Amino acid sequence: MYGDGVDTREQLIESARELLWERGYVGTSPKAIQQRAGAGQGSMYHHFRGKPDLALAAIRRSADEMRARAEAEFAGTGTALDRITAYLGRERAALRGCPVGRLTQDPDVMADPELRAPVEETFTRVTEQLAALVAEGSANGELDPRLDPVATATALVAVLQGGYVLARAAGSADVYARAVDGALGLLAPHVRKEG
Amino acid sequence: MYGDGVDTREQLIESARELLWERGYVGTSPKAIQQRAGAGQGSMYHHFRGKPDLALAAIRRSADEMRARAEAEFAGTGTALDRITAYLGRERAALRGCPVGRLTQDPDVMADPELRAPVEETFTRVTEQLAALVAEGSANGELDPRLDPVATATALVAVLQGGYVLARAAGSADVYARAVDGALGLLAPHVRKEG
DNA sequence: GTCTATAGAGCGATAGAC
DNA sequence: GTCTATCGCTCTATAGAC
Repeated sequence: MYGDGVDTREQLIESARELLWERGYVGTSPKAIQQRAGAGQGSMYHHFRGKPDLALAAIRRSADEMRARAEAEFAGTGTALDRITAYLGRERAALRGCPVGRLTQDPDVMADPELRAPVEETFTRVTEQLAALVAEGSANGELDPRLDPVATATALVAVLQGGYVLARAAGSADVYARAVDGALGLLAPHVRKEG
Repeated sequence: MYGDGVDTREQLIESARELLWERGYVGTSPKAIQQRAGAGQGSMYHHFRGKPDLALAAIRRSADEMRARAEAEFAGTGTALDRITAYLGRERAALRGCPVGRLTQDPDVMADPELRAPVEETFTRVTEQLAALVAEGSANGELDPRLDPVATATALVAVLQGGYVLARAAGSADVYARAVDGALGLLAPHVRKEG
């Protein structure tokens, strides 16, 4: 009685997320979202005030998802370095890019404070929490104590975001993996890689 | 006799470069380019076959410019580490993002092999040359010899590209500077920063 | 070489029937 | 809640005068 099983509103948000990821805000039309969702014009404008309103719901969900996943890894088991390594080394769809970082290149998203807020907050928090882990690793002797935790964490998050860029430029996910390897090599040169 | 002083074709390319940088390919219309260039519809379609053709000229120029600048810095004076540091630390318009890396997020650019080629080649060559500098620094004792040159160079280029992303997300160029600082700290922990 | 006029398609949104 | 019809606008491109 609550919802029809397959909720139309839900389908619209998920379709918007996919298209925002693939084509960005400017490249995504309401019509394209409706078609992917299997919904009509009327449905979309019943559930949402317009394109920005639907995009906001989609962006918030993607941002929340990204943050939650990072936080789970940061709070996992193992030493600080273990958890940093797990976060950096997690498998990602390199050629698709980051669904949140991508929005940073969308002029209309950045121009709208409401659309932009989830993006800003996500990266701020992930960086902060990673910095705390770097500080922990420095304190317990796993990492070089001369490292600045915040600057180091910022660089590490940047490697991931830049890794997506380079992978897409090269048309190869290998480049993303190489960037991560390079970052891990810089962070923990004393840890030998297998192979 | 060759050209009218202010060349219309030239104005169109430069206007396209600016708009591609600010709004991307999908977000840039031929009309907008014409208006910024102070040229009419007819002029643009006289000098170029259409939007993709003009974009190709603009993308090639931006890519060449980026490569030339990096190569000049790589070939500069000082030790390998000096030149790496100069390249990483060069002042960049962090909030504007990278005019070449940006194109990586444009589905229509990535889908067209001709438009995409200059982007791919630029990052490939910059990374290769930076890797050679890392190898040189490892060999002469400036850098940890355990570093993998290619992976390290990839990570460093990724820090720059990701730094743009994080700076735009935060709305602050400081974040870009922080990412670069973090990368330099990882690369050369023995070098103390002033401050 | 540049202009204006025009075209067909898609954009984002609204109206009103059901 | 969802549908179809319609709106005014912009998109990218072509035609043809000057």
